[in-house]
Amino acid sequence: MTTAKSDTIASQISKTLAHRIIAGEIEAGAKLRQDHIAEEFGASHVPVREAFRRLEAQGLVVSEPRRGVRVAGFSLEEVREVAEMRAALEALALRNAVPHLTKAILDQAEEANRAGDRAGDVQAWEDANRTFHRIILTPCGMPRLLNAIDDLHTASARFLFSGWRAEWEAPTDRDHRAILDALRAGQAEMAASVLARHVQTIG
Amino acid sequence: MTTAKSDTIASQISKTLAHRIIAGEIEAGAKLRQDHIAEEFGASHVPVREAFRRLEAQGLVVSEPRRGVRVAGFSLEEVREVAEMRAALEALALRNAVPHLTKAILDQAEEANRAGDRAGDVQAWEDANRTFHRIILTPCGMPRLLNAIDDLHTASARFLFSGWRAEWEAPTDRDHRAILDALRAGQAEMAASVLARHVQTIG
DNA sequence: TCAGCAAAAATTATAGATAATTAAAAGAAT
DNA sequence: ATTCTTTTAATTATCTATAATTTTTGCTGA
Repeated sequence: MTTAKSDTIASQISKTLAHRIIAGEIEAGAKLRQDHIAEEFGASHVPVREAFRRLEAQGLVVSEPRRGVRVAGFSLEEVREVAEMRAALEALALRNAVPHLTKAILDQAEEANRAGDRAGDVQAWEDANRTFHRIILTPCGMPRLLNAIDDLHTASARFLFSGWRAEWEAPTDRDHRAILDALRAGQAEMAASVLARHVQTIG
Repeated sequence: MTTAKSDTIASQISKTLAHRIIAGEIEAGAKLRQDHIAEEFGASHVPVREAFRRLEAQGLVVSEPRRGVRVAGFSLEEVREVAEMRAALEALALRNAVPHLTKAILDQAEEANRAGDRAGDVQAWEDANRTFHRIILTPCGMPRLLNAIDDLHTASARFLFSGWRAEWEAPTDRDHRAILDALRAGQAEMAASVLARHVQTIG
């Protein structure tokens, strides 16, 4: 994963930290010290602070005014909250995407779905899963909504990785198939409600 | 409006700028120069940059890597998008709040509603309006959801102020009343769907 | 032994200075 | 005149240094 070198340092740092938090490399509640991180990245702490603000916006860390930043916790409560938000917003996005869905797009989605079935580890499965959702939702053309969904998806992923790590095997995803079938049949509402339920079952 | 002096400078700046953007004092698309703003606040540009990151998260400005920050535009499209997101999320919040709603809370909400009817200008009405929504939604106990709603509400307010400024008079808010009635009658779903429709009619 | 206070260390937040990038302006060539 | 280049100015992003705050440590006294 080569980080685009045109990015600012702040953005590189925020991406790397986000990845670590999602992957569970830094445990929930752990303090993040700006100087230590700055040193690790060979940077000063100014871009680190900016990275913190972004992570805060994504809900991956919480920041208290002069007391530093720590990795956001995720209790069952919080995971459920994220799942419910995702369900509501993804259903909304899908309803708005439906008029713009073409056969080509649905075929792409199906391919992503197959990639998920073939996946050998959690990471690969999650990538395929996210791709699937993105493909069918992006055509809604609502950037703010898509951003919000993306952040929620990230939070979900965190949970996903924490849970199974070791004993994992690819679950053939019936829900995805059902959503595709409904979309192909032009049953938008059906697709949206399956999607909503599907997202919630994660929590 | 005395800004709490315990806040960091960055947070004070972000609040002030947010207020200006919402009030329409800075027009959509206008560039925000960090040095100029820093000078105005008698601060260095470091906290200004952090403020920018927060405003970015709220969707009030958009930032391009080395090309600065500008006030986010809000076309009809974008306003509609915000309205739909609010509808989805506020309905969700209300459904989760219902089990925790007490008569005392509903009375508070009614009072906020009356304050809105009495309001003499847009600002006062908007304050009351926001209070009303907050009172009935906060009991859901989902902090992330409430944050997201708050940001969306802010974006809506921006639209509100831009539109009417001059010719404005307090609309007695039937929807709010209908929501309260439904809640008092224990009809949660009814309340949620009225709320959703209510929020969307803004767009 | 433990609570409470004082000093020291660590950490956050901000300032001031520098490097790197982009936007603007001026001039040259068609 | 208009487009393209070159130079200049403005602006963003970063670094180093300093001030302010919080946390930790170590001591004192009950």
